[in-house]
Amino acid sequence: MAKGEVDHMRIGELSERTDTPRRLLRYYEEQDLIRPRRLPNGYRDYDPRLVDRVLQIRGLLDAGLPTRLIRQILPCLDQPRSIHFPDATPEMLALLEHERDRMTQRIACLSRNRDAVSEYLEAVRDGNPPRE
Amino acid sequence: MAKGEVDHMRIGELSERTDTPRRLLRYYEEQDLIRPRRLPNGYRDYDPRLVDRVLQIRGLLDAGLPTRLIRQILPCLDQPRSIHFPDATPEMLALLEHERDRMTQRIACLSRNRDAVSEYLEAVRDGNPPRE
DNA sequence: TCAAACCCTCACATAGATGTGAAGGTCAAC
DNA sequence: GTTGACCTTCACATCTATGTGAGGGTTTGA
Repeated sequence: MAKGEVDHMRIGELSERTDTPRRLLRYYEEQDLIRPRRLPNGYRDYDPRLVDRVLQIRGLLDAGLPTRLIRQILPCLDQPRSIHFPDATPEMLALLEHERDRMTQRIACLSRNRDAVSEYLEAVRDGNPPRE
Repeated sequence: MAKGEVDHMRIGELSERTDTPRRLLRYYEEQDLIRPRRLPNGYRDYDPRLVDRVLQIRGLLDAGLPTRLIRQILPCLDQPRSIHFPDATPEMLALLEHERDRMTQRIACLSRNRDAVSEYLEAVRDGNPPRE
């Protein structure tokens, strides 16, 4: 515990903290979703902020977004947003708008279906009371 | 055009109406998501209500649900809901509740990220006005 | 009767996310 | 110094949703 660069972690700890197999952490790196540093011995060295980032990646993957798109939208999520738009080409912006709209569609579809499931469950609870 | 069973369609028409490859319509049948009748010559014969069903299936697949789960929740979506809960075992209900919760999580995750993308786009629009 | 446009089944291929394990280097503790 | 728990890369396997096409039957209309 010195003053400067404390608090980093290796792959095992990140894996535990995010409940994500090491294999996938390496895969996300290969897909350019995260860019860990390397220690002098070659071990990956993760900034603790990557915990949230990995959870976000997993959530998006779970929601059906492919890594290619996640790669595009991740820069939108960086904390000091003002710093990070170096080269926002019109094509990139159009792509982001399109993806935002598709996300809205997914949300609508999921909401509709989730509500239908909820209604179904309520109907069963009401019209089909447990026999105990 | 007789009196009784009009309005059915073969795979080509359903494919066009739902913008879904024939291959996938057969796949959804194989996965037991839809059950078309068969004409005497062996051709599949689809009820027009399957148009909506197929669109729903595609939406859910696109939202990251595997066919196995879609198969579970589809019965919840049938129109005369009161008719269709023949054997709602407690295990099935628990599974449905669990999946409903996971859908809620997905919705939350997607919403968060979509909002972040929106904010990013607005920030770019404001702080980075187009040079024309 | 022939062609075009449908339909069928079967089967192999692909792409993306993930599982699994081999072969081997590093490091801390005993 | 040896062991055990880490880490590395590489590579092959798996599962799911898809693409693609071969080989062949049916229906309709010229």
